[in-house]
Amino acid sequence: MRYVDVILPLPLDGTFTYSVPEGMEEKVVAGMRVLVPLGKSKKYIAMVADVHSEKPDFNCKPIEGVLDSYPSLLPQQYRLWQWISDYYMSPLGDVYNAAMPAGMKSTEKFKPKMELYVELASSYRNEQALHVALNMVQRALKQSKTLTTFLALSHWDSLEGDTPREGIKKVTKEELMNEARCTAAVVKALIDRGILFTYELEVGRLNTAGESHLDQIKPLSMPQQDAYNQILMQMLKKNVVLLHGVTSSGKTEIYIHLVRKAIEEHRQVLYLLPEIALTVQIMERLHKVFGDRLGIYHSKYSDAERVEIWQKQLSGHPYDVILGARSAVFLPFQKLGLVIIDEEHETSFKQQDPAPRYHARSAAIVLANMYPEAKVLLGTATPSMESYYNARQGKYGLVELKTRYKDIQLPEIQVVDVKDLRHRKMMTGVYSPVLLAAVKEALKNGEQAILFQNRRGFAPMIECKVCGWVPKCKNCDVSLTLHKSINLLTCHYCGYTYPVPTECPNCGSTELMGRGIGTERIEDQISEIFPEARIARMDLDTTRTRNAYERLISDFSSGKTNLLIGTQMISKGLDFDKVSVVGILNADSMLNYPDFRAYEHAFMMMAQVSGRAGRKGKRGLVILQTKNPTLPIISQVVHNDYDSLFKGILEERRMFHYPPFFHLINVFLKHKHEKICQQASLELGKTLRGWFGERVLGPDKPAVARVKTMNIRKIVIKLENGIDQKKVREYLKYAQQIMAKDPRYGALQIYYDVDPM
DNA sequence: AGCACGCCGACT
DNA sequence: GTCGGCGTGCTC
Repeated sequence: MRYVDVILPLPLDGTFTYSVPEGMEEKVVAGMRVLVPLGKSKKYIAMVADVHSEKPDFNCKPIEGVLDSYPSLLPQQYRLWQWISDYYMSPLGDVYNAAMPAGMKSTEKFKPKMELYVELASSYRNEQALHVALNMVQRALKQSKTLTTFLALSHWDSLEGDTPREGIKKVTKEELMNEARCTAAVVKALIDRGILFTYELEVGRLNTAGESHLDQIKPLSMPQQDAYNQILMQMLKKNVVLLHGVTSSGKTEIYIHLVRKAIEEHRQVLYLLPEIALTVQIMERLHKVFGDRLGIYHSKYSDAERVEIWQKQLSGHPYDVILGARSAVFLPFQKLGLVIIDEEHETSFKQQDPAPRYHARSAAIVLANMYPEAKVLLGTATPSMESYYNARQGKYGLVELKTRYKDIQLPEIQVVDVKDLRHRKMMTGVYSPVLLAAVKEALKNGEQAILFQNRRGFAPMIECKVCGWVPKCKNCDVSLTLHKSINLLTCHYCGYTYPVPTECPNCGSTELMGRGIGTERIEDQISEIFPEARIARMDLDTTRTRNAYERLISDFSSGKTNLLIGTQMISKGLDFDKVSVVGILNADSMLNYPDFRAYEHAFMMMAQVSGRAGRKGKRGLVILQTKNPTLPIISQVVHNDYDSLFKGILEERRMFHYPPFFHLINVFLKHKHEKICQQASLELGKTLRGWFGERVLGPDKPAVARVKTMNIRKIVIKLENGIDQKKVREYLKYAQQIMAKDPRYGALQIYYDVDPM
């Protein structure tokens, strides 16, 4: 008897064993999907991890079917799943769920996309009959025109006599209606007369319209060529190379040359970008060069499209290049040769909430190691502390590119002391005179301006002016955010919405005021100050859909709008060439975080945003508003002095036991009742401290200690480099088992965030 | 995750 | 007396 160990798409660790009925034994191998029953009535599509003959000591059910004729999961992909599950302490079932498009795991059969075609009825497929048909519709003008259009489109009109179907082009109903400028009713009339009929054909969802004319790859400038050569040299010795290139140094062009080289060597490329930087701009640029060898894979693509890309990667004609967001690391690659991780410092490469909480950069490096000679290139203007440290230590290769492309100068950064100006009563709201003057000047000259406001810490709330009451979510421990456009209060954690109260439930006062400055409010104020400006706002609320996001960018690119107000998402990978002024409204909001990465993030954010300013022939201007102009970080931003920032932060990190000298693991405990949660966390903390001593911090209440009516506690573990992390994870799992057995802690959830951001 | 099983409050 | 609330535990 044969058995299969399978992974279920459920948050369960480990595998389940099923027997393989006779007749199916030959058909099933590891990596295939099988249909299995679970419990009384459910069925799941499970992934076969192993096939063997060991009879388990429990009654196992038989599998009900094999869904693949060849594996959907290659051995390298499965090894990546195992690594992620192990390193990030996430159930394998969660990894399966995150990795595969839903369409490959759902019992409803994947529905192929169909298209409706029209065709000439067989009885009219000769010259004489056609004349009869044309006579029939002679007096119906639209039908007559539609029929002749059809004959032209399908090339029936150029054929003589009773011809076979060769040379006939398939025509879709839509195509015909467009071409003949007629409605569906006209086509239907022709069908009803028996002249035409329709049929359905399956079509791919992928954009297969191969570019007929591909753009030539631009030659590299001298500094770019130099960096390119250095990267190749470094890759002879190191598997991972960090490219540290200032903003607008033309890193993308270097990537394109590296991709071309990999393709010439018949190897595939995975090109990862943070979700937010995956704009039409970059997609079009790569598409122009690589045409239909390029596949795009990210969350705004429909699931059906993702299924098709997955299957294409398994086929005999896979894409050579995949451009995608973090989940693209899970795609099957048959012969991966190069991984490019652009904007490698971006923390969004780390998946935050549902498990698996994996970092795509680490996962991609692990993945590359599974293919012979595959290399990884990390690119950024502001390296993460971890990567820069690894490069300095010699673990990664390091290539620096300090010249901006085509001599575009780095912008001039002017620091404005908001505190002083406020004392002298010279501020208009949150805007300094310098900023307003610079924006005015830019608009007057037909140039563009960007105003940047970090959203975090500045959520617009409502507050009672009399008693200070602030509306809070009933499920979560957070104050509610005001969304003026829909006039609702919403909770950013559970999504629950509330009507905006007209009076304070605490004291009855009707003086409820908005507090804090969000982008929405800035938009209001700025449109009053500059009524002539064409303002666009870009933040989470205005970019819900792929189209909205793309429209905002293309409108600003084309000059349809000229003043862009936005959160951090405006800082990512967008190249606008008419922006002469960038205003950073409040640098301090980024620095006042109880987070060890606050300074690093603030620097990166400001450096990236500043990089949007300036264009060929004119130096850009950045107005940086802060209450603390003397802080070292401000001068580091002004001088783009990454090295001194790095040194300063590194010293702190070493002293306070943070990455890159220490690895962090956050342990979270969740329970409905606060008391139980508290008690359990104290006990787990005590157990862990007994093993790991001073490496254990907490438990503490996290910043948001209650989410969706569940109470949360957090324990932080700091592990010095060189410690046996595998052992540590085993101990953690053991402690979790002990807690799970304790009857006092029923329904207690424990989960982890390894290398948290 | 879902779903069955099971043990306590307000109802025909 | 029962219907149904959700808390607990299992699924090969």
